Amino acid sequence: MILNADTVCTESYFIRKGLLRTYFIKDGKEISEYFCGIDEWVNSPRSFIQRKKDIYFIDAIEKTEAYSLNVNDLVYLFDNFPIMERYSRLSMGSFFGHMMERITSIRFTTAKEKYDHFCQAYSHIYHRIPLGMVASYLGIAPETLSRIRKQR
Amino acid sequence: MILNADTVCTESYFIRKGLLRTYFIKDGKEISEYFCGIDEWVNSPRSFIQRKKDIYFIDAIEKTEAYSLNVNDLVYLFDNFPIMERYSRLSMGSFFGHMMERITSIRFTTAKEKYDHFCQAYSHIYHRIPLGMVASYLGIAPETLSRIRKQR
DNA sequence: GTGATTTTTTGACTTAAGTCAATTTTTAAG
DNA sequence: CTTAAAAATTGACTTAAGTCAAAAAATCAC
Repeated sequence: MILNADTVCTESYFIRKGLLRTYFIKDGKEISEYFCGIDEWVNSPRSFIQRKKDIYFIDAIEKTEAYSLNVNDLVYLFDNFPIMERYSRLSMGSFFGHMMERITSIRFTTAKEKYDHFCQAYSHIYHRIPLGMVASYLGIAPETLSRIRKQR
Repeated sequence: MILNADTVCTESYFIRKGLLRTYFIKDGKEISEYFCGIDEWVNSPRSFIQRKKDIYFIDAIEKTEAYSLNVNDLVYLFDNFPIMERYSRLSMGSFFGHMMERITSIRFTTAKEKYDHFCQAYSHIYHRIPLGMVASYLGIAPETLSRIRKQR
């Protein structure tokens, strides 16, 4: 486990190797929020940015190696290199776009379309993620996902 | 119409009075993305931040008055007052949280729960929005929403 | 105000996906 | 390797919500 939800997220990780998952607990079940593979950043966004607890856990699904950037060091960069703050702001703009697309993808699609969309969005790693975790990510029952996979 | 999707969003509006809706077109139908009332900011986030076209339209649902902030003027503020860039970055952090919650709310709830959640989140304006627009916002059929409203 | 158009409501029917339970397969532990 | 535990699959059944069509209500244009 990389991050427990009862802790403030003070590190942002850049994955060198392996696979991580962010999730939270709802009605006693783990609900996947997103997955991260090689060359991607992972943290608990609201916790990291606002330095307060949030509901998200981060776990390694595979043996993983990652660089770690402490929030204080990042703030140092922001303080001393204004371009960093601008870069961060622009990156968030594109991240918004992805989230808005995800919202759309969730709202108006069948379970099969959700899974297809997932396989595209996570084309490099989707086959390494256990079925149950994918199902909770998509908000569908694991049985349903199993049936979708069967018919292809 | 405040913003057409074939145009880059160069203004961010702060609503003085009235009601606006952001939406996009999918399969020939208007799908509501969000609603904004008094004392709220509205723009097309990715378009505004990255100065490129996006899919969102913005319309007034009621006769509306709003202040307008041009993106160039905002950049002037960013350039001359570093605190502004930081403020913007932190605000986005909290906005992320709201979007993540909305994703959760969409993934694991019945149509009725979605509507209840909507009425809470938009408690100040929900009663002024036509049924069809609410239905497309929630990703449910207008007939379903009509039936949900009936049984309360 | 009157007629036309759009929106909402209602009913009947269909379907996608959930639930529950049992079985099989996979993974982990000793 | 063997056993135990967890995860995935399969089948039978249920249900929430979608679709289609028609009627009623609300809105708009003249």
